[in-house]
Amino acid sequence: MRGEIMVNYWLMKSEPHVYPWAKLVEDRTTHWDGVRNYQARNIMRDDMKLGDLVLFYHSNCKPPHVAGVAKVSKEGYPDFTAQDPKSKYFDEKASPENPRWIMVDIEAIEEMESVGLPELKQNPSLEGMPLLQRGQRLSVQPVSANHFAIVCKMGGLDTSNL
DNA sequence: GCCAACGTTGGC
DNA sequence: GCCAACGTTGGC
Repeated sequence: MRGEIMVNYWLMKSEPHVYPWAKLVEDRTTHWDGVRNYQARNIMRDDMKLGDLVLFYHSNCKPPHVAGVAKVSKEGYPDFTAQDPKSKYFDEKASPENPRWIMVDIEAIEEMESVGLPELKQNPSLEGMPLLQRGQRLSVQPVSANHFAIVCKMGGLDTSNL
């Protein structure tokens, strides 16, 4: 809880070989470019607010796991890589008038012991967590306050002062 | 590397 | 607006 300020919780996926948690810690903050899915974009554009907390998730590795906690340090703005012909994320339909794709900035705030997907699946109190739903591929997805606290605790992190 | 699940594209 | 083909994600 943080008084009158409403905080929402999210989970963001990154493949470790593309952008690992350790790199975010090193960089301290980064812009979350390359999201090319409308549902994920809409979440970043409409729902993610300054100070919201994020579970940083490593996908496509063994085992997939939550690696740390970040927070939103800048709200949605145009993903400029969409307008850069040299970028692998270039999208010819994106323009300054219609940027089409959106990103946020996030900042590393807490290390934690990594919590593997198998552990998450084994925890009955995480039932219903979007990440654990069959066929869930969204790279930016909501997490309930309760689930967020449970995952942090599994990683040895006390969320009471976040 | 396989493949299920899902999203996008484009012909009609 | 339907839907088949294709591409991507991501766990296994």
